[in-house]
Amino acid sequence: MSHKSIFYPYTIDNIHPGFSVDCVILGFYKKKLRVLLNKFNISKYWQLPGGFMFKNENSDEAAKRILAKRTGLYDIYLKQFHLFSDPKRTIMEQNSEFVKKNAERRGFYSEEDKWFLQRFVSLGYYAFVKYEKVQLSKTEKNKVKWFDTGHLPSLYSDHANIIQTALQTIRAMLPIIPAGYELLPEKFTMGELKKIYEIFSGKILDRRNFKRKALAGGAVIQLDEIKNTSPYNPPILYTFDKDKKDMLDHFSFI
Amino acid sequence: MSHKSIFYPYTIDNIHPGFSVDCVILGFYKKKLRVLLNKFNISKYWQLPGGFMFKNENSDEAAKRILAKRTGLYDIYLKQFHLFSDPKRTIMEQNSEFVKKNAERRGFYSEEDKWFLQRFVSLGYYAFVKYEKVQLSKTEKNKVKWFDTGHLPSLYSDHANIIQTALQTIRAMLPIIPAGYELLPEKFTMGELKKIYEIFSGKILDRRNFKRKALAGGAVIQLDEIKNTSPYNPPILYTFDKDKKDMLDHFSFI
DNA sequence: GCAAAAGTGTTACTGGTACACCCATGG
DNA sequence: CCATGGGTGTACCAGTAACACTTTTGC
Repeated sequence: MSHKSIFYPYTIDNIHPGFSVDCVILGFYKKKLRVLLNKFNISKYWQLPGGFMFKNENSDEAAKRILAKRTGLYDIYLKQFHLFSDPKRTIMEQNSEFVKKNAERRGFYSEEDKWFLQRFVSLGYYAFVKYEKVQLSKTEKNKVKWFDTGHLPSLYSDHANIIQTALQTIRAMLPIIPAGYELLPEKFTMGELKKIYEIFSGKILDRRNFKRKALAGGAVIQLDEIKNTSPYNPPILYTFDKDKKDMLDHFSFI
Repeated sequence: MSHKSIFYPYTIDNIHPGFSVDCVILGFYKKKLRVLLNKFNISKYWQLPGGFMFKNENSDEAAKRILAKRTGLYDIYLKQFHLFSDPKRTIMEQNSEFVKKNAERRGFYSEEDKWFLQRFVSLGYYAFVKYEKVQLSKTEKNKVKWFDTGHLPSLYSDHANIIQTALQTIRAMLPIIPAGYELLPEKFTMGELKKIYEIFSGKILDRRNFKRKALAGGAVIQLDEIKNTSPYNPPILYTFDKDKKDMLDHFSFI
C-alpha cells in the first residue's frame, strides 16, 4: 500500500496511450459559479480533476468514472467540449517532478514511469452538478476544493485555459443547454435562476422580463412556498416541471 | 518507391499514438452540399480524408496538412467538433485487411505494422471550402471524389456517423458560423445563399424575408451585375463585404 | 428610515412571419 | 404559353426591451 505508485490505478499497459481527460466540474453556491479543483500534496499547483482512459473504455465512461470518484455522484450532466493538443502542453517541469517524487517514494527510478513524460492530448469535459449533493472525496494526499470561477489560483499546465474555454463554450451554447436545471436544487428562487444566466452570459438581465420568459414555456413552475431564510423580502420558490425537462435542452431564459 | 508502406509517411515512431484526425470537407455545388471522400484501391470502402498527428504537431496543424494534401488549399475554415473514442471503432476487419495487404506488398509480415491494429481515437474536423477552388489530388492508388451529403455510399468504420455528427453540429452552431461566406465564391446569387441555409437547417425559407435579413446587416452587398448564364430570369449577383467579415461569425440569415 | 432583495404590469418598438403579383427566359 | 427562378412591398403579430413603484426584513 505504501509503495503504491502515485499513478495508481494507471499503468502504461492499461491506459490508452498519450490521452487524458480533464473535467471542469461546475456548481452554483451563494450566487457564485464554482469549479472543483484538486491538489496532490506532491504538486505545487491546483488542477482539474482528470485521469486516463482505460483500454476498454470510451472517453465518456472515463470522464464519468473520474467524476464519480471526486464527487460521489453518478448520472451527471457531462459533455466533451474540446481537445487540447499543444505538443508542449504536458512536456514540462511539473511532470518530471511527479516522476522524481514517485522514484523517491519507491527508492529507485523506473522505466515504467517514462510514459508520463510524453505529450498527452487532453479531452476537456464540462459537468454541471448540484452543489449540495456533492460529497468531496478528499484524502490526506489529495485536497479537493471548490473555487469561485472569478478567482482562481495558479493552475497546473494549461488548466486555466481549459476552464476559460469551457466557460466560453457554455456561453455560446447556453440557449441549448439546461444549465439552470442541472445546477439548481429541487426548489430555487427566480433570483438564483437569473443569476446563473447572468454569470454565463456576462449580461445583467431584467428581473421582470426574465421571470415572464421563464414561466412562459411552462417548464418552470411557481410553488406555493416561500423561502424565509433570506434576510430581506422572502422570495417565492420555483421548481422545474420534469415532464417538460426535454424543453430545457432547447430553451433559453436569456 | 514500390516498397513504400501504405502507411507512408506515418510510422509508429513519428506519430502521436492511438490518435487520428478525420476531416469532413464540405463544398457547395449545383444546389447540393457535397462532402469529399477518398478510397484507397486496397479498401472496399470510401472514407473521410484523415491521417495521423506527428509528434511535433497539434491537431489543428495535422488537419490542415491533411486538407492541403487532398484539396491543395491552405487557410481553410476548419474546426474540431467531436472526439470519437468507442473502444471498438478501429478494431475491425478492415484494418487487419490493410495490414495484410501491406505484408503482401512487402513480402512478409512486420511487427512494425502492429500499431495499426490498436484502437485509434479520432478527432473529427469539419471544413468549408469553395468548390471551384479545389483541385482534387487523385493518384492511381487513391481516388478522391465529391458526394452529395444526401446520397452517401457505404463508408469505412464509423465515418457515416462522423459525417452525421458534423452536420448536426453545424446545424446547431449555424447562427455563429460563417457557412455561406466560406462555401460560396466571390460572387453569388441570393438563391445560392438561401439554399445553403436551407440545407443545414432543414427548413424552407421565405425568399423575400431571407433577402431582407441578409442585406439588413450590411455584410452582404448587392452588385451591379447579373448572372446571365442561368436558364431563367437572370438573378442579381451579391458579394460579402470583407470589411464586415467579422459580423458573419455572429450573424445568421435564418 | 434606510438599504437590499423581491413582487408586480404596461407601453412602445422592432424583428419576424405571412403573403400576392409581376417579370424574364428557354423550351 | 407554360414552367421555373427571380424581383418587389405591405400588413399583422408576437416577442423583446424599457421602465417605476411598492413590499418585506434587518440593522
